[in-house]
Amino acid sequence: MKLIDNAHIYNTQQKILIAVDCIIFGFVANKLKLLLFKRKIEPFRGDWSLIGAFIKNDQSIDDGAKQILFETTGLDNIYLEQLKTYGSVYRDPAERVISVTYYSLTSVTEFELESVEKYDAHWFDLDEIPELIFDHSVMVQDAIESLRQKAKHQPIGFNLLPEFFTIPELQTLYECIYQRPLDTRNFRKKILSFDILNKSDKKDKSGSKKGAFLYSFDKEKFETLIAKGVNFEI
Amino acid sequence: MKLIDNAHIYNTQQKILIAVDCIIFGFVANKLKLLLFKRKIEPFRGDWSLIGAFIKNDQSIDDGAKQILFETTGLDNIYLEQLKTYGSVYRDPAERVISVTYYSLTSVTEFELESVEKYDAHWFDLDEIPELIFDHSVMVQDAIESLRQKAKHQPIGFNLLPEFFTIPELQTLYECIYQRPLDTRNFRKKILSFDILNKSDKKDKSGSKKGAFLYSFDKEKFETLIAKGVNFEI
DNA sequence: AATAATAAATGTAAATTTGACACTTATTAT
DNA sequence: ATAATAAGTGTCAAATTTACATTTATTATT
Repeated sequence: MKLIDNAHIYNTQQKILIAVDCIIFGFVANKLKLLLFKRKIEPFRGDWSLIGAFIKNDQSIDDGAKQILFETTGLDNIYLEQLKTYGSVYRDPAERVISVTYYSLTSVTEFELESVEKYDAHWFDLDEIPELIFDHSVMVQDAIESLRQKAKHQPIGFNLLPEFFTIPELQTLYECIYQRPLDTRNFRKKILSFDILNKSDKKDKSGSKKGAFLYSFDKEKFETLIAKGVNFEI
Repeated sequence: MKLIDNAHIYNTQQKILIAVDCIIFGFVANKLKLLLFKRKIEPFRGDWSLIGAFIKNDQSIDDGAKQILFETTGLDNIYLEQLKTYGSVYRDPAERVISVTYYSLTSVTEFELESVEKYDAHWFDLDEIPELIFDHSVMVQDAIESLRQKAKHQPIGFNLLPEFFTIPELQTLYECIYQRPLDTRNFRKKILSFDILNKSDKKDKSGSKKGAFLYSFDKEKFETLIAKGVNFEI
């Protein structure tokens, strides 16, 4: 057993660039989608990639992720969580770049679905993701896997829906995430049994003549539930 | 919505150092422990800290973590997993350092428990962790939380035990991780129901006169179980 | 050789949760 | 008035989880 002495390294390390890359999931037209961009700089200008940027000198990596997300989507106060850091030596052939990925979950309106096209961005279905630059395809696959795992035990799904949503919408979202159909009665029974949703007296009639009641997620109720030690699992 | 142009940043970023820090968990004398080191370099020489190092120019961060772990514990082929990256601007007051944490799980023999002392290292009980440098205390708390979460659904616990272990040992480990007692009969029933352990014909008689049969974890059986879609949860 | 001591190993029944399954209801358009 | 549409609802069987106490194998002691 030998303890290395860091001192000689402290001042001899090469310049390494730190980037953040955001994996932006959205739920549009009852489908899970991923937002990708046409790269604007060399190398690989014009290829599809995640949106990312180098972090600034006076900026934490969390803040860097927030900023790039705000600048590309206009969205503030969005769900954002660090995922994993990628640090192979030659992942960017030009320079040594270490990339910290974040994923963000957002609800997307039809308007936003179209407006991104003007900025060389596009929402892709999860099963139609094109080839991406560098190791971005790996990042995306890791993120999808992580989303599927987390959705089971954390209430992250609600970030993909607007403030008010219907139970059938919520069910469709979980069916997209898990890629399997769920029973209507059992799903409704389970989600309502947690008592973490507030039912409004309004209905969304876009999907049927009868209309479905709108609900909202109650974060405080959720947190007291967790504090009680209840195992949240959908 | 505005897309930033990275080009001007590509060559103006300051020098940022990349470190890896390892959160080393061990299971000794039926207790969960954490391995900490007396820091050998300024700033904060002599204070307790995680073991870490800057990564080298030609080394991936994964390899950097492996190397520092090997050099400090002599252990190769040890369970190591990336946890989270810490990137506040002033987390190291001396320079801008971004740290990628890894946690490693290892089984510790009594011999190793004592021998580390010679190297200014010490195994601490999880509830007796001293104040640590920089943001290492936060890292440790995050790692403990992560360990508790992962243990529920991934077979990481076996990394904290030697190749052959008894069911009572395994139960004690899970009791340490979850910090609550488990029922002997139910625990045994559940763990054996997965059929991922191989029973040997040897007994460990150190804990009782009767002796407890030794088992080993069968990774292949575990993987076929997961492939079948079974929900592994302890 | 019998006995005491110790922790390992085992089974069952009640309670809870999950999973499968089909009809009624509210509303709009014809 | 009727047809059409998706929302909303209940029950029963099966599986899982939980709570709980005794027997067993072995060693040390007398």
